[in-house]
Amino acid sequence: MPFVADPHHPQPRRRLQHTRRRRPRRPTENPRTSPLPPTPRPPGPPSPTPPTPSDLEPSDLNSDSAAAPGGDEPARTLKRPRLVWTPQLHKRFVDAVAHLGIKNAVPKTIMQLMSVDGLTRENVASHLQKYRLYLKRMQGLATSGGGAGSGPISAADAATDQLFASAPVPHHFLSRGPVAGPEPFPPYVPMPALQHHQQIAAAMQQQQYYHQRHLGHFGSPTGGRGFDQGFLNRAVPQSGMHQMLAPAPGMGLMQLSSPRAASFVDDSEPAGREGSGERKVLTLFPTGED
DNA sequence: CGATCAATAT
DNA sequence: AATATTGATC
Repeated sequence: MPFVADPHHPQPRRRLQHTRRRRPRRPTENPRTSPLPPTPRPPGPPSPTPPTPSDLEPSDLNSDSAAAPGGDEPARTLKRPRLVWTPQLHKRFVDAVAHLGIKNAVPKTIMQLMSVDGLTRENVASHLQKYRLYLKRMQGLATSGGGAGSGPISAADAATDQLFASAPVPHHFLSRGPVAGPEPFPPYVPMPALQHHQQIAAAMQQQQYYHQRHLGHFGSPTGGRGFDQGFLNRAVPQSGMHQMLAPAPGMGLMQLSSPRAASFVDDSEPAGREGSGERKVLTLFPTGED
């Protein structure tokens, strides 16, 4: 069966070994005092069955997919587009990290809690790395006392700050010392109606991010590395990408109903009202509409 | 062995 | 600049 399933081998990549000198990881330090709980899942029925809601089978063929490499299974071979971290996605990420606690927040766990279809551990790991740098930067600035010249913030940082700013960073994250206890589950209350101000502000920020034009998507991570699926690489209608005030059709995030996944966050979606009923899980699949 | 981390590549 | 990928370690 021509079913190729290799998430890590999208294509033959050549390893360009340059003068790679990796520094030994701090041998004298053992930051990992807590190995990782066996199954740090939140209280809830473990459903190994992935979200696979109803039709998680996009099976969508893009015309350009014909250019698949290798020549075998063009439409299914994995060539996932780069993941674009939208504010929503990032929010879920931050929430997951916050609920797990910095100490237990590792890629695999975060990914599981996020329950975003198509998200891989690698995606999370990469983002986590960057997020940590961001937190570190903030710590540095905060502890510096805010004196002038203590924090050289480059323009580049400003850009990243915006993305990260779209999601509130838990206060304790910035504090040093023993923080982030293994909280079972934060007393989060679903607030249907809160300050609209926040939502509006968030929406505005989002619009900025949607200027990127790629969205995309992948398959189901279930089972560790499953994958399969097709994705749709759709560009946002750029005809006059000036006003794109409408959330619409180009939205790459869709919510689907899932067993339990997002019970901890308020997925306020400022603009993404599909108007379809209940949905709880974020997915990177295309809405299939445009 | 698999997950994680930090460095590196694209 | 933002993600992906790699390589080494835990």
